[in-house]
Amino acid sequence: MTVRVRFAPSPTGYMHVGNVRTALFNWLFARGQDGTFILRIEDTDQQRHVEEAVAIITDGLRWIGIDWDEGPEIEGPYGPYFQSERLDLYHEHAEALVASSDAYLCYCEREGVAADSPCRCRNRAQSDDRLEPGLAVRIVNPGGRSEFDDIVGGHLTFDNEQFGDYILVKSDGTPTYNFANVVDDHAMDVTHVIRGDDHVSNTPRQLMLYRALGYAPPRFAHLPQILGPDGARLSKRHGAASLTEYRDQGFLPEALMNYLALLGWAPPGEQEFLPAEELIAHFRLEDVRKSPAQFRLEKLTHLNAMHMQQRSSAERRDIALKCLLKEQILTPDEGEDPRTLCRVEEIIEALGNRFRYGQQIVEFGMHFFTEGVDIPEELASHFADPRVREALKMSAEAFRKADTWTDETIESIVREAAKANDLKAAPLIHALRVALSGMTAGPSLFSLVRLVGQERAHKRIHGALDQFPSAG
RNA sequence: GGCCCCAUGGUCAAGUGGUCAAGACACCAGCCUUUCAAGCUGGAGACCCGGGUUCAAUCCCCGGUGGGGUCACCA
Repeated sequence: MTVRVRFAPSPTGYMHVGNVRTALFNWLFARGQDGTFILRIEDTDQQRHVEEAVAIITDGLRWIGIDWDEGPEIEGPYGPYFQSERLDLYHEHAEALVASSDAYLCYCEREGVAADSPCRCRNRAQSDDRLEPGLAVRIVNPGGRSEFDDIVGGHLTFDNEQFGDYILVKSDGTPTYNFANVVDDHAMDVTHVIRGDDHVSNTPRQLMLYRALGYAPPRFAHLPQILGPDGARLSKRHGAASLTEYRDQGFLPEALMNYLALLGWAPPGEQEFLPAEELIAHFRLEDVRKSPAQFRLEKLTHLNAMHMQQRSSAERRDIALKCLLKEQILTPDEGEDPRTLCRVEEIIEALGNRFRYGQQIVEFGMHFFTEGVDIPEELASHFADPRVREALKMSAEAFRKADTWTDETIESIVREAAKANDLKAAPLIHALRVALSGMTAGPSLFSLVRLVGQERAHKRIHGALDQFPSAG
């Protein structure tokens, strides 16, 4: 039997990275087994069909590089892939269950069931095999125990009693998660249910249903949770729990995929930098850890930097460009201008491996796009030495008059200016860096000068000299 | 609280009834360099606690503690 797995998100309007990780593990498993990866939208509770919320899911998956074999947009032999379009199926199953006395209509007050005493109103049930609008349908809890072998969690057993006669169909006629899930997973021939471990206690409930329906249950694999840096379950509260935020910050999809794969799973060997193909080749569900893992931005950033170096300079330029446009540092028109593209590419090149993710073009390169530059007061000491000041002035003039403008000519100008003032190159270089960029760290000084440009370099040097008049 | 699960450095994470208990990120130091990164070299840092089983437990068993999940007509 060929492997069929599904990722079944509900369209909430955003993609939590924990869900992305779940999708990823499903996908890695399916691809590694030559199986089928299904995308199914669980929108039974949705008042309206939220087109946009579905797009957030499909766009997100596509962006990170997860493709689906069946589901929205491409459809497939087991459709439709929206639960809201499968209501008849659930209705049929509910009727069959009622007819076979495995479920019954509930006449209780809607909120009348205390949490600590599972509802048992079946004595009031009627042996009616028709569903009635306005009445919920409950399962007849068979009691006993449910047990199963979870691929990651091992052998698990539960006392069924604790789940009561839980609801299968709400009084508005829509199915609950546990019901729709079982019906669909069976109808879609799903062989492995891989989901977050917040679903473990739903599994025994679903097992009762499989039994009542006479269906063979799939294998289950419950993935451990992803925690935030503070050890609590990753949530919006942690700032960046949404896929879109990473994309907007200029992180690379392959890096995020790589990192997410490392949360709860480790490849054999010592290499952690892995492209999708490698991930697929090595991934095994039985190697997934049971304990939750903390999401750490530093490691994602590190992996991102490594993946970034695999990208061409044009690609890196485009990533930077996107952030510059988003921050409105460049106008859309400028973003189209070939000269701008060329310039951004040069800046990225000068930044080298300092450019670890998109947004860093703003952190490190903002000043390349402004006329002037702000220099923090605490950097005044760089301009205290009169010899440095003199060398700065000489450099400024030479920069303005230079006939050729390359790193080499700039370097010789700087070194000569230092020498002429009986200085080592270092203090002049530091002062120049501060004067031109307002920062003490950055790319090669000579590239920095080149990219700032002849006129602007001259102007900024004098600006700095004016801002920090000699002490006397 | 009931039920379920988890527990190796700060974090991710290998691993074994007998090993100096891998590796990665982060951290510290040195080298390199015009700075910061990167790179190279070196360093610090861990088997939650208590009982058992055993010649021997990080590893097996029990208990405790701590953490997480779940107890809906949400998914």
